[in-house]
Amino acid sequence: MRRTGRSTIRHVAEAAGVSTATVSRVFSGQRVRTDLADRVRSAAGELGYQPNSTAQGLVSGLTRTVGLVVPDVANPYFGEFIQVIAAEARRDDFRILVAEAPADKSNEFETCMDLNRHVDGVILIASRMTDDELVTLNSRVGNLVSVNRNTTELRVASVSADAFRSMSDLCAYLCRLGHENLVYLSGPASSWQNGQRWAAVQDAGGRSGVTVNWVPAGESIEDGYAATDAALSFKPTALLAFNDLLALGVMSRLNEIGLNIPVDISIAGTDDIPFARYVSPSLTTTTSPRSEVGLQAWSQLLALMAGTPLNEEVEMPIGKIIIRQSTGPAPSREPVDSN
Amino acid sequence: MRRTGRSTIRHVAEAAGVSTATVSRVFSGQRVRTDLADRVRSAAGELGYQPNSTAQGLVSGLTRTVGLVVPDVANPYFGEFIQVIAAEARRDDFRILVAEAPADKSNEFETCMDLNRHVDGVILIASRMTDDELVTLNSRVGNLVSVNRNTTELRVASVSADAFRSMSDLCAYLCRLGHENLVYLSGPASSWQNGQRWAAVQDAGGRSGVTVNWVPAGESIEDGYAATDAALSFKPTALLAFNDLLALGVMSRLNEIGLNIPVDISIAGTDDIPFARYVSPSLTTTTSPRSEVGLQAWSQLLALMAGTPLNEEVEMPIGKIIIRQSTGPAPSREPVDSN
DNA sequence: GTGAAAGCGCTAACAT
DNA sequence: ATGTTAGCGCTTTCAC
Repeated sequence: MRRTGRSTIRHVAEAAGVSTATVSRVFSGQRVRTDLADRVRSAAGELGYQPNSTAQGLVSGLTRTVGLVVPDVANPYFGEFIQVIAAEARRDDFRILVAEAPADKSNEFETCMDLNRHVDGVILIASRMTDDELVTLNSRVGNLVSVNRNTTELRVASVSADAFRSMSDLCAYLCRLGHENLVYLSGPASSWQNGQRWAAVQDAGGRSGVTVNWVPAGESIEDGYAATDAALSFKPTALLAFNDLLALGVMSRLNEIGLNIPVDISIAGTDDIPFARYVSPSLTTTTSPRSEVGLQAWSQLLALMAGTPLNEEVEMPIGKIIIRQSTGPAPSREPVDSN
Repeated sequence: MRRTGRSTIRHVAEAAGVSTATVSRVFSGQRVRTDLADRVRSAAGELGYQPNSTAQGLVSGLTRTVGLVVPDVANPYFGEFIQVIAAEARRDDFRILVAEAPADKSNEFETCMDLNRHVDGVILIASRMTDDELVTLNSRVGNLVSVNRNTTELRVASVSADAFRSMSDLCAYLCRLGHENLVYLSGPASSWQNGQRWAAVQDAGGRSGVTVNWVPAGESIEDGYAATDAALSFKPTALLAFNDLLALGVMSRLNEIGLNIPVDISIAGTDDIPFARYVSPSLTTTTSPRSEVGLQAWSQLLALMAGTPLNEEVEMPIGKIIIRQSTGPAPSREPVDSN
């Protein structure tokens, strides 16, 4: 299993009657007498020569590739993250090695260690690793940045959207609508954002006297669908979901039961995936500033790779709440009953 | 910008008092005296040594990385493809370089050529390249397999779901429900599957005397939403979409207009993305046998990389139609009017 | 401006 | 079973 016999720099050098150094210089844009350069280029063209990036990598000590680790490739939310970062990377002539680390189903730490042998840096999106693992990983992986998991106190470079703030805004909005009994459908316990969001819900409860509860759900549509009945057992007037996927699953179940959204019950998600706007009723949610976060993550990684010491002060980009049709005033009398 | 001074095989060899060859043997699982092996392993452990994959790649002529080119990372349909192939690749100790080639917005050919310098093979998903480009690419890229675009007549390895067959089944089903005026919302003209699907619709029309028309749409939810009104101008009783995303966008618009699905009009998609089951009404669609196609694609690529000549006879995996609530009997009298 | 030669970290003959 | 050594394809001093 060897790569098929491509032509090497030596073939080009011989064909052009120059040294390999000259060929190398032509391809890296250094000054070379024009007639020589032309001969090199035409020889390279005929031979279909392309520099072997592995050899280049060996001497430069760089792969010009970074690893991207996400919990779920099929979640459009992460898909858009990949888009943003890959586009940015590409303009800097980097490529993206994508690896999936589904919660619990895989060893995220090992995945990263393996990836690390092949890349110049890694970006961890919404990592579910333990703090210890993350610290260890950071000491092994030269250039690591953690996205949507605040790890500054672990001295690991990171940039995250302000998940607490968005959820607080959402809660405040629901309170203004008269909701007094909220249930939060929780994401994975190991998710930092989940912690932030639930904290925000609790904070809103304490601040306003609103009853708040939570039920474990997960992060997929199926999970939302499955957790709905448990959530309803608290007789809430509004449901808050860890992410939009969950919320969509909840809406499906609510429809099935015959509950009218938002008349009987309100529901809101988080992330603003493209579907959110197009379901019926359209889903109230909060934007997650993917581009802003993605760009910051990339420039942090670039800085790390350039050897710049980690910048301690990073602003948390904040998402806006997007009010659509799935939320409305709390039902006037009794909390909803799913009989 | 150089990788930070990792320890090399030589450091380990010196620390363990053996030759570099022995260290190499220990790591590749060859027979080595146990006491030596132990010394090597502990030295490696202390030094945090990990073999440099670039150097390994240079000597083996392999990167153990393959490129995956998809039209849209944020489309869950492609996300699931990535999952299937990445999982398969991983068990064979390969990693996946993901690149996006959005229709028209990028030069897919150049993307592939660039990718090719870094990988041992590439899998092209739903490629929108021209035939010429594809043939050229195939001659440059050692190991290429094209997924969901049948290219056997171009002598390019490929595996595709039987898009014609699924769409035919869907049409037959709608005809049985009494539909006599169908509109197909078209995907990108450069998509092979789009051609197959539209051909199937036309075929069904010719076979049964049903009126069929098409409108250009695209491949995103937004595209479906935007194309709905044009589709309705044909007064169809049922709508067929290039993919589920489009169908979801259509449903959104239909709801907005106040049309009752499936009483006033039926709508079906293709791909069976997870959302399809959970929208209201749930979406009739056809499965796309991602796992089957993905697995076949991987094993074809593996065969190519091993130098096995390309197998001409490949079965097209076929998807099943999934009947849900978005389709029903044709309205008894007049075709729908969106007044 | 150009070439000769060393060497990036590793593996695979080839000796022993 | 282990060590020595010659490269893999490229870039980069260092002479010229």
